[in-house]
Amino acid sequence: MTTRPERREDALSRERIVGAAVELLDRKGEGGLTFRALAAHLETGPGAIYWHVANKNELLTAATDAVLAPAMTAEVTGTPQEVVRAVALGVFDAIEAHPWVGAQLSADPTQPAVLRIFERVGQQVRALDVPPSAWFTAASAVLHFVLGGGAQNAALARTLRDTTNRTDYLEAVAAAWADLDPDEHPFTRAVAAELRDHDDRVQFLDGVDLILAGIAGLR
Amino acid sequence: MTTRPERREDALSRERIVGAAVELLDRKGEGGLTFRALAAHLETGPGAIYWHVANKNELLTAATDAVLAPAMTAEVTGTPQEVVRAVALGVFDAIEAHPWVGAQLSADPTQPAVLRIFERVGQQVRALDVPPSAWFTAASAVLHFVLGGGAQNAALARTLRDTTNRTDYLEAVAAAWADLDPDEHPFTRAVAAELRDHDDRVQFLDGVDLILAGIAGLR
DNA sequence: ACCTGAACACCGTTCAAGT
DNA sequence: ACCTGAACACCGTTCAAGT
Repeated sequence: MTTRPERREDALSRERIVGAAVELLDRKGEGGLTFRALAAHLETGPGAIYWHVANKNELLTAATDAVLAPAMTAEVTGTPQEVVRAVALGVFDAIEAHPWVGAQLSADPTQPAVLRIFERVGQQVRALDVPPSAWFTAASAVLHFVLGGGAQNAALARTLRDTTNRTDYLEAVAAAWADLDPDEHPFTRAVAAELRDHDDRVQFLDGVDLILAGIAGLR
Repeated sequence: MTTRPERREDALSRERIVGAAVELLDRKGEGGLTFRALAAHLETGPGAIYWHVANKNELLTAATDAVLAPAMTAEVTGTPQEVVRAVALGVFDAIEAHPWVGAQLSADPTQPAVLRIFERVGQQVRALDVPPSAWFTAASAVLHFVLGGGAQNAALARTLRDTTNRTDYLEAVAAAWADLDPDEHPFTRAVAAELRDHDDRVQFLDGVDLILAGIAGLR
């Protein structure tokens, strides 16, 4: 029997690198992830990272999956509708906690994190007695809504993080909307007041329900 | 009466800069828009651009609106459902013609191009006899789906542009899906065959119809 | 008022050289 | 096998100086 060499505590590894990347992204935003900053944080040179990770894109993809995987593998029980709501909310919350995930999920439809969401949603679509010919469309519709809504919310969250007062900012946007040309933007004007005190989370879930209602009609 | 100074044909202006930016983005992709490349194209120094445009972000926002505005101001007649479909398709086609628009629309919910889409969709929601309390949710749902689906499609289009053969690439992804672990990804596996010969455009419109069906249920 | 272009403070990525 | 860090080829943005 051979003894394995003692692994240094602080040895570099893909996991440690990805973990540090997530930390950096969370603390400093998308602009904060730099091979130099990452290397400094891990106490190496920038070149060392390239031994474990091909490039920045791969690093971002891995960081996104690391952040999303827990929510997408959690066991949820309930009706298919309830599970879809839970999955959607899991994505929403992950994006709210890590705003950089919002843009990243929209950047590549073939990345593992997107596949996880698609799969979870698709399984529920199948459980809803949707005819097989509509499976793809139904699952894609939910996916697109979740990623689109998540990205919009993340962008807003990023702006809000830089703003001292959240209510003040939403107030300002609502005021701008209310000030729009009635001939050009009648709807947005009419809806401006609702922006002031709307709950993103509730509205997001209402949107999910809307699509679920549409899917129910496919039976 | 004073004579205005003769305006030089090649004088710099916001419009010329934005036009050149669109051209550069279309020809070279998101990475191709550089203040240096833009300046070279306009036969000036990079600093000159900053007299007309605050920064790169503002330039991207303006370029996005320039590309989307025509489709969003076009007159469309028909039922509210038909108009929503036309608007959604207008966004889809704009993104397909200018893939960089996909990511840009998801980057900032307050940008003018997004407001245009929201307004057009909202007006139709109102025409559909949706109760006022659901206006915001219904319009947002369509918006999120359109932006989410558009971004996904743009990302795919970007990958496909770098690939020699479109069918080969989709074939490869479909094969990868079909090879997934049946225990982890049963749905994606089951649906892999459909990816091979699905029509993005048709599927996108089917998704719009799904949401419209959900909205109809709000009455 | 508008343009010029050098300069500043950064980037991602590579690669010879080390251990 | 894995790490180091200097070097390459870039960026966005600023700003004194020009017209």
